Amino acid sequence: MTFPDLFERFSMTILPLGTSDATHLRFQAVARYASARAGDAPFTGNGSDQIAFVASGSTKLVAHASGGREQVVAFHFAGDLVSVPARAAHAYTLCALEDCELIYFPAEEFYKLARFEAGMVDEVLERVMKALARCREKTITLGRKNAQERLANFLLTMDERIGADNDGGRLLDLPMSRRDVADSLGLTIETVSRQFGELRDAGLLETMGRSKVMLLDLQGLAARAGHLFEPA
Amino acid sequence: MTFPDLFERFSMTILPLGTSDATHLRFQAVARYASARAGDAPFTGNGSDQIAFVASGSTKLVAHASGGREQVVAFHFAGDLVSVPARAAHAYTLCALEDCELIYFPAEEFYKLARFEAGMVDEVLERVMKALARCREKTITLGRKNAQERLANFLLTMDERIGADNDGGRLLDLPMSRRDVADSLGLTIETVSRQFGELRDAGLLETMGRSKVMLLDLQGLAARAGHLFEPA
DNA sequence: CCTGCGCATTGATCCAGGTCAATGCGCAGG
DNA sequence: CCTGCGCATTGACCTGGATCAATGCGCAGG
Repeated sequence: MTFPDLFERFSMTILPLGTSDATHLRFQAVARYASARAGDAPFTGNGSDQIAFVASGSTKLVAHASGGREQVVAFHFAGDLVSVPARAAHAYTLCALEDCELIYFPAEEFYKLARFEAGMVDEVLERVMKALARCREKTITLGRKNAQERLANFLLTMDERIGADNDGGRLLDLPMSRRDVADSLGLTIETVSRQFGELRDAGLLETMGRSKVMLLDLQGLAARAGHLFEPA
Repeated sequence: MTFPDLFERFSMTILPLGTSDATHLRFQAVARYASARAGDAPFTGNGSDQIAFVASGSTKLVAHASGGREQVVAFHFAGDLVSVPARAAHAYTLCALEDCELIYFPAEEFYKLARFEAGMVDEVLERVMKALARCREKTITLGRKNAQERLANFLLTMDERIGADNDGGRLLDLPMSRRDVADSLGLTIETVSRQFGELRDAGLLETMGRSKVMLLDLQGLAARAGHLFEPA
């Protein structure tokens, strides 16, 4: 897709209705474009924070710790806005899961422009609050849940974001590998695989090929997700 | 302290300079006040999201999972603004570590009023971004670090927030119990205690009484925190 | 200053999940 | 349709931290 098309998609999604042409142009002037093949890191934000808009495809935000350990902090899909921190105690990399196209900005410039337009900061605030809520939920998962609860939780969250109805169940087409899932849940690929096995044996899901998962029993999964107020 | 005093502290800290009297009054009209003894949950946000300002003392935001498991999502000190989510998949409780006083608002009302005043949403956005950054760092800690790295990390973060210089070291007076630390780091009190022991034996810190910790070697602690680019 | 309650420490054992090691199999490229 | 590479699965074993169990000790209340 061309830059104007992608920028159009950004402004439709993020800029409030009725945003002035002048503001549009100001954003367009500082916007950068990147397309990335699956597995690539489309840009480096080493020096300073960046704000990225996922125009198409999907990405993961990975944090790097010592010893080559990686933690997936979040996954993103088309239409999501991601704040990518500059290198600090841990380095963060935004990485493409599938081929994808991004519009991105130096965070400082982005916020400066956002202040111009009433409603724009609100939109951003709402999205950041959503990201915070997701991150808190992840904190609970990583701090206090066992492997099966983590996977059940993960599948339910993914269902909310990319699930589709499909005769009697919910179909997920996961763009991330088992390794990504493991790095997101603080587990190993082997443990993730074994838990998929257990949930399959329990009749809660079916796996079809590497990326497709059919959730057969959302209630059953919720019951195994360790939420409050679910049947033990 | 009286409500006007506390509200004054809120407006000094959160409302931008030059905020109109009218806005002050609008905030004051919807503000609620709570004081809590150590261990108490000062208010319930069961029905809807709440925004709390910690006027004095310190708090923890606790998430409850099934089986009585608790995860401390964040700690807060005087001057902090906390968003307390309504009951959902997990219930959240704001809980006083020391005696403390709070000003709080229903989140919806708070945001509605915030939009009135230029600069106010910016202030809130900045604080939410900071909270998100902290939560992401916690995600790395919980997902990919061992017990010792978690504790070293915790102590360094606390030092940034409440550390004080003290002949040749940094002195922490931790308002939270070992249980709180454990519930924050996804460990048990026993493991936290053992790791305090190891760091003490390594000459990196001294403990004095139950709450005081003297950090003797920040570099050494950072080296054991599992950060990127630290001496292995 | 004493005293006892409750948090913290220390020790012994267990086990969920990590690690190491094959083997299976989906899928892109021919 | 075939084929081989690389992800996924499965199995055997090991270990860091949980669990269970005393014991120590800081600190509030007398």
